[in-house]
Amino acid sequence: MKKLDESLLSDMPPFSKLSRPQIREILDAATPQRYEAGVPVFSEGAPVERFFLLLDGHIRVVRTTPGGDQVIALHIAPGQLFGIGAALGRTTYPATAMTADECLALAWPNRLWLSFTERYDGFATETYKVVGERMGEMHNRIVELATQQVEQRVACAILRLVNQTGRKVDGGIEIGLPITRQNISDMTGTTLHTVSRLLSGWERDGIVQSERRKITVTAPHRLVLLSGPAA
Amino acid sequence: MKKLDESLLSDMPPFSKLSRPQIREILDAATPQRYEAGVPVFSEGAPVERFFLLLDGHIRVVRTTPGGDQVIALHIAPGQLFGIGAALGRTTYPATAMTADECLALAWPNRLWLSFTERYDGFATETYKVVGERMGEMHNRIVELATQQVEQRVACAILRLVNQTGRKVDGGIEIGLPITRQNISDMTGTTLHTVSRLLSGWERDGIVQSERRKITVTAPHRLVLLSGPAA
DNA sequence: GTGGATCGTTGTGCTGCCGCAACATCGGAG
DNA sequence: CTCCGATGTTGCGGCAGCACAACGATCCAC
Repeated sequence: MKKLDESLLSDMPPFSKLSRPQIREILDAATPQRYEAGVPVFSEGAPVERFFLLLDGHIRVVRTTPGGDQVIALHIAPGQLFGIGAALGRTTYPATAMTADECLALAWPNRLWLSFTERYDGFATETYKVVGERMGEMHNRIVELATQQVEQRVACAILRLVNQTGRKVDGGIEIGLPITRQNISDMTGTTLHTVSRLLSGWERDGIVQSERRKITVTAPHRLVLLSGPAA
Repeated sequence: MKKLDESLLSDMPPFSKLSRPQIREILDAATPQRYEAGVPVFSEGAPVERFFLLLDGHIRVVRTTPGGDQVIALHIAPGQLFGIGAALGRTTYPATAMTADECLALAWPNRLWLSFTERYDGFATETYKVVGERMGEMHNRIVELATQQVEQRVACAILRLVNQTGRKVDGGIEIGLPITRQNISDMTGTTLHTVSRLLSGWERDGIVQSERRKITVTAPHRLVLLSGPAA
């Protein structure tokens, strides 16, 4: 296995305050993992044994209801820790982490969590900051689901994806991971039919441009308008 | 000001592993506060300056949308820490904390957070556990809002209140804080009209019994049935 | 007691969104 | 090349729940 380079981690928030030798130690303790698209990294209810850092690719955090409905709680972008149930005293994962595309991640056994937080100053603070941000994001989703119409929710979801994974291409900004209408409906609590209709409409209006499993936003500002109150 | 007794804290999770002298120190650093019903303890967007422990009463964590809609994210019961933005690296409160009834709380300035976590073993772990639980609860709410019908959501909300604040009285279990139809609609993302209709129906069916600002569940098992899938 | 604010109930009409259904298109496996 | 599963589109009917509206009940301040 080829050695991982320290520069991999030095730009990432949880590690940015650490010295090179410290990063070296952390890297040496990690197990690199490759996952193909559409496979679970860990599953809801499974015992929490490891925590992860996503190096490349995108992860969907998914929950499945007894009734079989799927809800996508959030997306993980490269550079973020995930599966950090250990930090919150959990013994089982609260949700399933599914790869959206091909992913590369580092994994550490849970027992290292404690020593990381003790040994590396700033590590705990930085990761709890991430937890705080994710909580804020979930909070936003709740407000969104509780108060907004479907059209606004879908617009919000797409804007969020654009912000998190957007790539500038000519003619607009493209969402950086493969995404289906079904996926979007799972994010917004609606049906793929309604999403399809909305996107068709927006495409007619020149706001988005979409192909199979790909969406490009051509007029972000107009999408922002749609995401707000109907007024 | 009369001295607070150590037994106040000794049963509460974040402090349960501490010795009496340690609890004494913590208590001596605290400012006790009394709030009447319906007032904000802190407001969304305000700078995070203190964190709190609720001794008595109930707190609603509320978010208000630009459009004026209110959403109640969660309730805080006695014995729980709240306003712990400091632990998550936040500089402003993400939501407003509103008293639901008369409340008694202890407050500490933010700068003590760090020394608490350093000095008192188990304090950080226990509080992050609470964070984890709250996150799980929010996650549940998202799934609920995204997949369930209004009737099921309202049933869920009431069951949650019963679990968190329920008091056994003859004829059923009473929700331990004053609550209006409007409050429930703010928790479930619906209108007070719909909640009123549902409760009227349930009262006819003998599932609940309600007065002004008070709800008593007389047949919890039937409510559980309603909260599940329509099947 | 009186007035006003808060809280609750109930009826009516409308509509946004879902459920169902049928079909088009794409891409990979063999 | 063919078949099949995954994905996307579109039409249509129905209904859950919202908006609007009007009224009743309860509590508090003065």
